[in-house]
Amino acid sequence: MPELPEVETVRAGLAKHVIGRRILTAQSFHPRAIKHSSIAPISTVAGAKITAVKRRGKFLWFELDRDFTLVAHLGMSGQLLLQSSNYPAQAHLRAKICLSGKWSSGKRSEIRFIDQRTFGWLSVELAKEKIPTSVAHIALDPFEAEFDLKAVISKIRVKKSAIKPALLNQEIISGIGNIYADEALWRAKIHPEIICEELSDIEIKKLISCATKVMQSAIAAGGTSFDEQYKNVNGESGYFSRSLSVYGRAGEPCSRCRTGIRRIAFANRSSHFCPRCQR
DNA sequence: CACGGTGCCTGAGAGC
DNA sequence: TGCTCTCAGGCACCGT
Repeated sequence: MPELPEVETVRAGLAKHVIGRRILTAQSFHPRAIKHSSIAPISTVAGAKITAVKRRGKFLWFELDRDFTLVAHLGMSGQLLLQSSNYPAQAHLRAKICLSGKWSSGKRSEIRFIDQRTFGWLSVELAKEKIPTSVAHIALDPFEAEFDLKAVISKIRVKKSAIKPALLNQEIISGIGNIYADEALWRAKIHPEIICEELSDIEIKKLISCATKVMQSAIAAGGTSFDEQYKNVNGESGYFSRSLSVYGRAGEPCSRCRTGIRRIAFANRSSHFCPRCQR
């Protein structure tokens, strides 16, 4: 499930290969692959040169030598693979973008958007101050230079909701999904259902610091993958899942206190936590 | 306004 | 064996 570290791994992999290349053709194969709010069909990007690959939270976009950008969101199961144009089409191939230049094999390369559950999308968008329309309402992620820790703390501390939904709220801090939320809460020793208002500034600061660190480690490991649902641009899985402390470990002993990890369902999600460490 | 709940979607795996 | 059911969770949207 792509969260910030997985999207960053994909972004970095793409950047290495596609910057400076021109898009020859672009086409979609599924009605949901292109977002409804896209200002133009995907084929519009043909002819544009890719000048940068950017990311904020879980949103990724290609800056082009045009007045529009190409935005991508991987949703639950989206993948962006860099492949040779003669490689057979895989199941769930939703769109492809053929690039200029050739590989050493003499074949063209293309970016393939593959998405089993079709919650991901591509979109052609205008950008205001370099931020695409669909990303405008998304908060900065903790890896951005302008990330304002104090502002995030003051937003969270007045909320009347549980802390976990606040951590998942992409308009407060972006990039954190269910896996890294559970991991950050465990590291900070905070119960997922505690109300934001009841936390001190110090505790919230600690929590954000833990979230940042766990995502930093996951980026270094190439992301988390449990199954076929997350791959980097070369089709490889990350290996951070073995470093997870609570997510997917219900019943296993907490690595700090040996108490069994509990799994509860709330806010339409599963939460994993240590009932002893996280009061 | 803030928040909680629901819909979208597919395939793996469980249970019968 | 093969059917049906549940679960996974990204974001947008709706109702309270």
